Amino acid sequence: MSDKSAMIHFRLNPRSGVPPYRQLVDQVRQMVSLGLLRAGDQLPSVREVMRQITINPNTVHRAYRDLEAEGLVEGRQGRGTFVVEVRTPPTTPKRQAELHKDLGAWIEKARLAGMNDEAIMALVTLAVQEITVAKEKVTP
Amino acid sequence: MSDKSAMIHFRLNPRSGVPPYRQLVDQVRQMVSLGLLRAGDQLPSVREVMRQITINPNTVHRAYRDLEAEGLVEGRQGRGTFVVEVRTPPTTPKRQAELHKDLGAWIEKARLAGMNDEAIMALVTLAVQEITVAKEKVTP
Amino acid sequence: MSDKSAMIHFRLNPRSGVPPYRQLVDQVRQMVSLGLLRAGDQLPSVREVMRQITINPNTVHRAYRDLEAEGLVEGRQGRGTFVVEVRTPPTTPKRQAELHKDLGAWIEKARLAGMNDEAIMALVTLAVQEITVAKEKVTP
Amino acid sequence: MSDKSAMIHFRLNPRSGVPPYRQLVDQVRQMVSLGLLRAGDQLPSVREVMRQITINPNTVHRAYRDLEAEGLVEGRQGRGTFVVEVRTPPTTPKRQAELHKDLGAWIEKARLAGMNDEAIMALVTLAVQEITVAKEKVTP
DNA sequence: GTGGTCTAGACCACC
DNA sequence: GTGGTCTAGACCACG
Repeated sequence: MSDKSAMIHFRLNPRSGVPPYRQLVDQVRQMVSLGLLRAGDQLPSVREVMRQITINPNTVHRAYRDLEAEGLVEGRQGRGTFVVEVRTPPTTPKRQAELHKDLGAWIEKARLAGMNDEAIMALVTLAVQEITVAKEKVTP
Repeated sequence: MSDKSAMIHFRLNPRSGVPPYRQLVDQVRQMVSLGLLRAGDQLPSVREVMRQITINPNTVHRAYRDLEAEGLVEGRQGRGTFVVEVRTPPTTPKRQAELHKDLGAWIEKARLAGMNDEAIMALVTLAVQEITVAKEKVTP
Repeated sequence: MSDKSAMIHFRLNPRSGVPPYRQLVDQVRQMVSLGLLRAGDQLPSVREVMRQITINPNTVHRAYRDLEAEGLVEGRQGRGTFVVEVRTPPTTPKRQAELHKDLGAWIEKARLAGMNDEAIMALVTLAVQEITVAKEKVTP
Repeated sequence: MSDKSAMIHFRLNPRSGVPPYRQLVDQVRQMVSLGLLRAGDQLPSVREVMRQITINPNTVHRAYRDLEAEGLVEGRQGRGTFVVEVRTPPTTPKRQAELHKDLGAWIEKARLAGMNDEAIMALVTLAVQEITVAKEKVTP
């Protein structure tokens, strides 16, 4: 494993309707949330992201600035952008890996049942919304 | 159960970064995809949507126009907007309900493992991305 | 008094070394801090600021976005940018006016003593730094 | 009192938005303007500044270079950087000390009136701006 | 009309 | 090399 292998690699979905800068922000938040990015880890430089995906440097910068305002990362002049915050890991890596595997199995089952990706996404979204709504009722 | 009970109820998430008109479009697409909206079903009128959520009528119109251009719904002058297309149902309602239930159980398990909603969403997104990426490799 | 008379008018000092977007942010913060801008008050539109001072719309927008991230203002699509937060007024307007007047008198005295504006600013900065430093010792 | 006691001690405010090199320049200018640095006085060496604050030597060099270009200081090879110019002292040290004291009293009064540091700074900035604006009208 | 996003490209500050 | 700021101008979303 080289250093590079641990570095986040961004993906853009141009048809999602989500603005690119927001997709970058969301991806970093998710990685941190899952413990895949930890305090001290470096984000790829703006220029590196430009090489990975076709995107304007300002857009990347905008995303990094938003993350900084949020307190999740810190830009260090001339050195790079680094993860700052370490939220309490939501669960152990092992437990999380199991859950990940279980979810993969569920998805596989859904596909065998004839659901296409769009429908799977819709069902997932529905189920997740239900937990969000339930939560809103508890913590309005 | 009256007809109204089946009528789609829109929700807007102002913090998602997704433009409101797009959120409406996505929600209709998901409902159709899951068979929760079927050919002939009526979408709520613009005024009804305005009662449900704080939104400008033009924005609702825009969403319905996009759905019509997509061929998913059809505006009938003076009567309303109706679902046209019924894409092949991805699976039987019964099978789908089982999958829905299984997914709910998985989410419950994740929460018991100490994952918060944000982390659950991240894990789900990760898993779904994996199937999408896998699909891209098969059907480039 | 017309509506316009109450609207904030920005000034840029190109020789201060402070980036323009930051000068705008600071000016809004000061106005709010002094109670000259209150909850619900509207900031001039980006295009209006462009007319007031020679500045790029993106720069103004950047300033407004920063203020929004800070929770001080709120941008409402298609309507404008409005002050949100009402911090507890630091003192009564009357008391504040007196203090303002006293400070004006002090400045006048300093000028009569032969101090130029640069030196006055330096002395003020020194005195203010002293309170800031004192505060840091109390709340490190 | 040794020579060292009079030596300028730099401070950096990373949240001011002013670039570090500019903060150093401004601080030297202020000290000279107030007569706290006089012709022949030595500025701290680059290494000394690095001990005082976390800063890159290039940044200190840059600041000293700017001050030299301005004619305010002079770099003497192998010996250090020294203040050159003595602008006409704006007032007598005694008078200045009185004004400093008066200003300190004013600040104390403002704090007792319930103004926090932010609001005090805002009021000071406002008052100083007023004299600057007035001056511009006189000397355009 | 309003705010919001993106691209393109220049220039600066810092390490 | 890094991040940070600014200008210029297009285009979108919303009211």
